[in-house]
Amino acid sequence: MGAMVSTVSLPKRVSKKAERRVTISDVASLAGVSVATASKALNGRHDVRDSTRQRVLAAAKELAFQPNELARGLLSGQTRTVGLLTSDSMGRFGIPVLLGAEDAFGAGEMAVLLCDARGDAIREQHHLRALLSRRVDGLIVVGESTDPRPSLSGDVPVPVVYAYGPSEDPQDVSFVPDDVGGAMLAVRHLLDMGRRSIAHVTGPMDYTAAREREEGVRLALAEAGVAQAGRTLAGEWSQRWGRHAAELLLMSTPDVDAVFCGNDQIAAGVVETVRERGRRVPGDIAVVGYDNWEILSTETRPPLTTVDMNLEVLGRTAAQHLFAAIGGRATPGVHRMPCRLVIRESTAP
Amino acid sequence: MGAMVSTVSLPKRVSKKAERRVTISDVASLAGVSVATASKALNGRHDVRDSTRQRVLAAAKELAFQPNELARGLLSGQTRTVGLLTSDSMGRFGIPVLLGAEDAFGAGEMAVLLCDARGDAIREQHHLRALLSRRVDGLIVVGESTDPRPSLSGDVPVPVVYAYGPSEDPQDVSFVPDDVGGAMLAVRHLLDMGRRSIAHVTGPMDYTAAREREEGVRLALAEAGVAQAGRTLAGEWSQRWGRHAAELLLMSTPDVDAVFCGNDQIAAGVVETVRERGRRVPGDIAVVGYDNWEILSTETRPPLTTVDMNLEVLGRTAAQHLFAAIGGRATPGVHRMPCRLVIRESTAP
DNA sequence: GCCCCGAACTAAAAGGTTTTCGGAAACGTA
DNA sequence: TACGTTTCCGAAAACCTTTTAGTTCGGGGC
Repeated sequence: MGAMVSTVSLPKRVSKKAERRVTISDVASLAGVSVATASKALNGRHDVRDSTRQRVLAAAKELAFQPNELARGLLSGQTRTVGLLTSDSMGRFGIPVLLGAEDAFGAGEMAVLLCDARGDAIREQHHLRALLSRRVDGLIVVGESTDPRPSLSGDVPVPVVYAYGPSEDPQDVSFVPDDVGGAMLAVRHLLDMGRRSIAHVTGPMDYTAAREREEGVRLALAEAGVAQAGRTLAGEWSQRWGRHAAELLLMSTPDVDAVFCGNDQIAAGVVETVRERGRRVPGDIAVVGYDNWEILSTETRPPLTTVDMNLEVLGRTAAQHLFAAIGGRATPGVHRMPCRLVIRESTAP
Repeated sequence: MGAMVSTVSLPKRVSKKAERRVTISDVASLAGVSVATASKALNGRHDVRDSTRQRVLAAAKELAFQPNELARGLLSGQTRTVGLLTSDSMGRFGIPVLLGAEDAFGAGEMAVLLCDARGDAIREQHHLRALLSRRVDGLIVVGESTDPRPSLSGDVPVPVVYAYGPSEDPQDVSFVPDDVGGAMLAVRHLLDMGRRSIAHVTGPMDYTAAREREEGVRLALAEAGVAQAGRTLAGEWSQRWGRHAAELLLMSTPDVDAVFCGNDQIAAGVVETVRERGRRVPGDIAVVGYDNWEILSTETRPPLTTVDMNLEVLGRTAAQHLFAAIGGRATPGVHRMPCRLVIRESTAP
């Protein structure tokens, strides 16, 4: 198992407080019953006399008994544990999904085993093995972008749900933000505000996210019969690019009165440059971002109207559906979760 | 999904692909040996003939055998799993610590069970019980701030290491950033750049972080025999407060030539206002932030010189020491991890 | 008195692995 | 041949819990 790994040999558990953990048979003998009865008493089975149950419960409490989930899982085949496999170093997008999942599971006594593959397929394989040998009941795979990723389902004997980045296999269960819809929300809002010369600045076009958001722009403009102001400007997902793109835009299309940006960083850059060039936001030019990255969207001046992908809801939903899939009620397909427009001052009338 | 908690009953595991998982006895019978021999062959014990071992290994490979960690853990008392208990919804500071820990453990075949208590003590107890009943080998507790938190060690039969926020009990093992030292780095740097009228704007003084950073300022100025420009301005940890504080500062102390800020958000606000008031950064006023929150520190103009707490290193170190503690080699005390000054344009000469 | 029944409880098995100990075979030595 | 030694392998116990299949006991019906 590789050089670096083998050096880390597991220490022999020499905790100074070497008290043996209390087991159900300790509880049973303290209560003066058999382990079977103790088990039934603790699990609320009804074929145990009430006085006996009280004795067992009291004994368990006195000893601070906690059932060993390992033994329980070994028997039942369920560990009440799911693996969460992420590829993007838990960056910007992984976190809310994780939180949502943790939230959904935490309520139901599930635990989350976290693995970060850092975008390395070998590491992913490695983590996958570790998770499976720990007998997780299911897996959530969080993509690093909304681009589809290879399916895992062939190799894996437990249900898998993909969040944020869908699986390439449409038979799998995937949850992704509806970026087309999100962009449409943004553009329709700009149209509602009376803007008619709407430009689009976004990230690299090899991102599914960029392409889908552009598609949303196209659709929303088409349904209103309005032409896009200039061509879509595709660059990087950075504030720097936002600044640069704004320069280009102000030169090529001086009469622009709104810019829809592919993310909040770009939007922040656009706002900055627009203001430096003497145009007011939103007075002369309205700006909409994407992601609702609060540190940017609320702290810029003016605060940004932006599209929120509801990632925490997405994560929670994915977790709930994983739960359903574990129960045999899988819901195959790529589910597009609606986005939400957060209106702030950058698009005020 | 209904009334949240109680509706979530564990489904009976009805996975359609109901193939029984392959066990070591499958491997043994395929190889024509006993399970004992198979186990020894797989674990590299030396009392098994080489030809036999080859047969077993081949069988294991053919069946894609993966040992059941539950059974193994039940027997050995070790699960190769640690719990990571965080209180701050994995916010700004939890993530890098988590990453560092995951990194350190991942290499050694350890898995991380993640729990987020959302700052709720009851939820924390709940998660703690869940982790212990899963028989984690140890625990990392990530604080939501550098303020000390109540010790867990009394209630818990496994080693605990505290990261970012230390335990109140000095006998516990804690790793915290050396904020005094970090602030000193920043102020010394400003002095080196020739600044002599240095102000300090920071967050609420009921934060240990704010107090320690201020202490660092005091020490660094004292060792150079320079007086602080005005009193420390304590407000919130926000960009908004940074802007407001900068206004106050420019009024009360017009000759200020440097501002050390308690975090990057404040620094971003200060920079913004300083520039709007017609002073140049760094020409007239140098600004230093804290945290090295990249989205802010690299994207502001000019990019911010800032103190990086090396949280990922801190997390990794904490994990390594937890590992040591599991092996009985604990290192009690509050360990202060050095910070690092990241020099960017906001303090250029 | 006999049988059946239900209530309350227990012994034992099962789950998958590792480890200990004993057994068997092969071989060398007296 | 008898005995000791080495090498290899297997049976069984152990880990902890839940579940199944009894077992015991008392009472009710005949």
